[in-house]
Amino acid sequence: MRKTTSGEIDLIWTQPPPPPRQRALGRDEIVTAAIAVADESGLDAMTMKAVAARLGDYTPMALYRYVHNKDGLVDLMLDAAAAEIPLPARPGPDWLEDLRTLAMDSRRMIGRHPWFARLVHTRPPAGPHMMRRLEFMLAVLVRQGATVAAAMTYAALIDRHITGSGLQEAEEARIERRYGLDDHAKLFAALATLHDLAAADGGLPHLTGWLAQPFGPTPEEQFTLGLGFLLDGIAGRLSAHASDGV
Amino acid sequence: MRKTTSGEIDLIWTQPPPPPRQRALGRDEIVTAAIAVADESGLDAMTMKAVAARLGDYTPMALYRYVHNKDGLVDLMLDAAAAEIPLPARPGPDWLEDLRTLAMDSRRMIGRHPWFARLVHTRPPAGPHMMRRLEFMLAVLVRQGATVAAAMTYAALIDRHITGSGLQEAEEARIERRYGLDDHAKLFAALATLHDLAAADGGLPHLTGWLAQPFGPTPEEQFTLGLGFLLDGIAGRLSAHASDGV
DNA sequence: CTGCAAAGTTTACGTGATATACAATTCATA
DNA sequence: TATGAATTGTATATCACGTAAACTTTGCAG
Repeated sequence: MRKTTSGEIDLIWTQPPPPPRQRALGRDEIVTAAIAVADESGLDAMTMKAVAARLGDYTPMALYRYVHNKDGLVDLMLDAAAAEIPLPARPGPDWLEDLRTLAMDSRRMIGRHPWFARLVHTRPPAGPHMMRRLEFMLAVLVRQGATVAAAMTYAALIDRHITGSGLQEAEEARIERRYGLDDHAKLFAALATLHDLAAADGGLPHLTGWLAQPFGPTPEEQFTLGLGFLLDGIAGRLSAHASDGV
Repeated sequence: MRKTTSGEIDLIWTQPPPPPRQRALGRDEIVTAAIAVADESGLDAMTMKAVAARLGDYTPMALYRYVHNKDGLVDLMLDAAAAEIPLPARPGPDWLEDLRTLAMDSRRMIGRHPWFARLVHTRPPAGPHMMRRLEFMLAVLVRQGATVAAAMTYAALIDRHITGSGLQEAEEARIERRYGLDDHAKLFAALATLHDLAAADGGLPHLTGWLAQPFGPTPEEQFTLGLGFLLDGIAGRLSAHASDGV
């Protein structure tokens, strides 16, 4: 950055020799840094300044030569995240297993990058890795007899479930973080507040009861359950059509 | 507002008598105005300034006496929107119909207030109307034999589907708006760009094919389909448990 | 009337994105 | 190896937001 805070005296001797900035910045480095910042500190902390700082001694403006604007950077982040989802080269023998595995892997990626779920709905899925992933789902479904249009619908349903889960879990994590990650006590207090609110209403017996003992299936179990419902439904449709054709 | 742009001379005579601001602002008026702004111009346009302006001749700071801060205003907006969803006093005879109707009504509300889906995941559902709506779903499900914990899970699955649909449709609408709402030509061009991108990859036959003829079920049909899958799955679970008990 | 509480406004500050102009560095080439 | 052009990064400035603090205006109660 080497910015001289106006007013300070900046003798050469007070500064160690600047590290020889050998090969320049690049898109990949910037995207990686942005992802790291967003992972660690949340989307709101991912400012151009924070990303630049993470890359070393840079000003925010240094990034603009490589990424047009922040929106472009976000596009790149999304596709980089999508690239982390392992993708078989071709559909395997068990199509349900293909879809289930893809869904679980996608979910894991979102677990690593919670911001993904919040950003993916703000732009078309035009990145190459996003497209390849969608193509895989389409291929799997079409091979089972779905039209491409139907396959798009089914894929959208599954993805909706994945990102919806991600959003919800990210929210819970953020709330936990905000009310003090140090201690379960704070979190408990927040739940108690909700409980009292519900109890005060008087007409919310079930909700109040649950808030008093807020336990149930783990998020992963909930996810798997919902995924199963959707896959069952899709399978039903496909077999119905298949027998139609016979 | 009556702000004097610094430098201008502001003789009383140059200004018409200010409209006699009789009964003050209030939370409800502010929330209504905020919702109107967000509905018409999108979430990003919903700034404190825009809301104040919509209410008449006010400065942004005028709102702060009533809503603490913008986040509080958002909380109020969410619950006001939730209040628009009609809610039967008690579960009816057909529990599936109850859930389906609630889901469709919720979906319609989100259609009117697309920002809802984007905001609802950023905070706990602590508003009274949100809570009452959730309580209704729980009541319906518990009455069918679900535990409260299971009912929470099922309700979350349904809501995820509702807001997920809302997000996706809002995105499509926003894209259409951004690339010129005037004309189908612009939208078509955007799709053509996507199509070319996909075609350029070479390995995306299904996606490319669909982009060449991007038709399929309407969003509403997609929604109903997915909702059906989920309700079928839930019904299956409930009846399985019921027969367990026998 | 008078004086105080409530309602609104002014001003100011911090942060963020980003346009524009500039400086420094690197590299190719003569 | 010298030199000028291209590349890379910085400085500076602007604009929009949210919001704190202090101030002014308004309207009603005594």
